[in-house]
Amino acid sequence: MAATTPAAAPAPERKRRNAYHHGNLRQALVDQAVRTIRADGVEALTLRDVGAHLRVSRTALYRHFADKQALLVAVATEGFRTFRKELADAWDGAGRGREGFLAQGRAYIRFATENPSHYRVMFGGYVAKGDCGAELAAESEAGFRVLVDALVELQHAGLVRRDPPLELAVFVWGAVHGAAMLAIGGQVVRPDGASAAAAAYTAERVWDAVKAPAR
Amino acid sequence: MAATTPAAAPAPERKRRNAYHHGNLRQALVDQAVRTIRADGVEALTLRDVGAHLRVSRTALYRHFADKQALLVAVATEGFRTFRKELADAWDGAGRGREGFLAQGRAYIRFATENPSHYRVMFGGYVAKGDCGAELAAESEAGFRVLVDALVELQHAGLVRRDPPLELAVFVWGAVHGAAMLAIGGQVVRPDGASAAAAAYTAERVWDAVKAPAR
DNA sequence: GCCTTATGTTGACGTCGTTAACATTCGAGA
DNA sequence: TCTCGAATGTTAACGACGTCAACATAAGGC
Repeated sequence: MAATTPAAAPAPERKRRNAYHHGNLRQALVDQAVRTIRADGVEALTLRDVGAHLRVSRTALYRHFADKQALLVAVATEGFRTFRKELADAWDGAGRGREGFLAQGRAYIRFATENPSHYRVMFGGYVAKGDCGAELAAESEAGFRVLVDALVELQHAGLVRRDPPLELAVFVWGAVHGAAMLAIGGQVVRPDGASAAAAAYTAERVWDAVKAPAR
Repeated sequence: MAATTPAAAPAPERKRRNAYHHGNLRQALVDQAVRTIRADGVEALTLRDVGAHLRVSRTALYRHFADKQALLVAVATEGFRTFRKELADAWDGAGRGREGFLAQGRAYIRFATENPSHYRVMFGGYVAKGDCGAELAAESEAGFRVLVDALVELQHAGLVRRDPPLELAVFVWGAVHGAAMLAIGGQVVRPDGASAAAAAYTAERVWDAVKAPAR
């Protein structure tokens, strides 16, 4: 199942209290934005369209978000939440060793290929650096920390070279991030179903890059 | 010197034949677009603004480009041209061995950090996959080929593992691409001047990932 | 029950990319 | 050299977009 699918697409106004007040418009706006982004990409996201799908005026959004940018930040934040969960699950579920590391890498690329537009909102520079808000920064940071912690643990087990963990983590992140971007960017054409194998290959190469050198 | 700086920014209408016809508007449009993108980013690029800077009406552009997208494609194509040249120079200039490979990796990341907005136009998904036109596809392909050829040569020298070169090249490209994106995306904060060292570190890790395993 | 506040709507503005209709200049062929 | 089609540039306008100001309606504590 795709990672960031909002819960109830077909019946978004279930909890509407009456014809005027919506009840939980903020979350509904984020969900609808995610839906549109999934279907047609970020550049197709329109505040007017979001409003129309929710049977709400085009400016109702401004009671919950400062501007369009803020809506995108919320989308990215939600993406980072499920993203981090999938990484942590892969790491824990595969034994927190070499296999866990490989599983985490595959999970990363799988998330990106299954949620390409969403991934692009998170990493494509649509949300500016500085003004992104504390919540997104925290959530993004937490995802990165999953990787750093895993590397430190692998270092302690003697499996990964003893470079500064942050430097190591930035490299690993960059490597899978780049593979993910290429995979979803159309830059690399791949037969259907081959993306999982490519992800596995990437993870193995990254492992070779960071594993402790033979003594 | 920055890679993609157009030649004559201060005197763009040198060759203007008269007040009406410009003479070489197409190239001037691309140059001005590059200038704006460098200064303020892609999202700040406006056809009206491009025209104004060139003392030309806002729709003159449509005699040379189908739409804004086509202008961006031209920008990306020009970027790919100098990009490939820098990669090839680095590879040739450093001995076409392990050192050449590392130099190529550093040159890649240097190009991105020195031309961040331009790099984003090339790889950030602003130019769609299918409709990009044959010229951009060829230029992008040529850049990739520099890397593939280098890897094949290194394989023949016994320095790089004998995996399928394309698979290998996609991994390498993705790894440096990801490092470049993180470096220019503000996702990773770095003290000034540390980016060169980080690029060198990335290149070394990638080398460890692809070098021939010890027998 | 009233009144403050939160929430949603309507109307409007300025900017954007794009198109259509028109103007000017270039250059090849007589 | 003159002419006329083709290339190139301009003006006016349109619809879509994000956003703001003014107004309408509902919710909930006193």
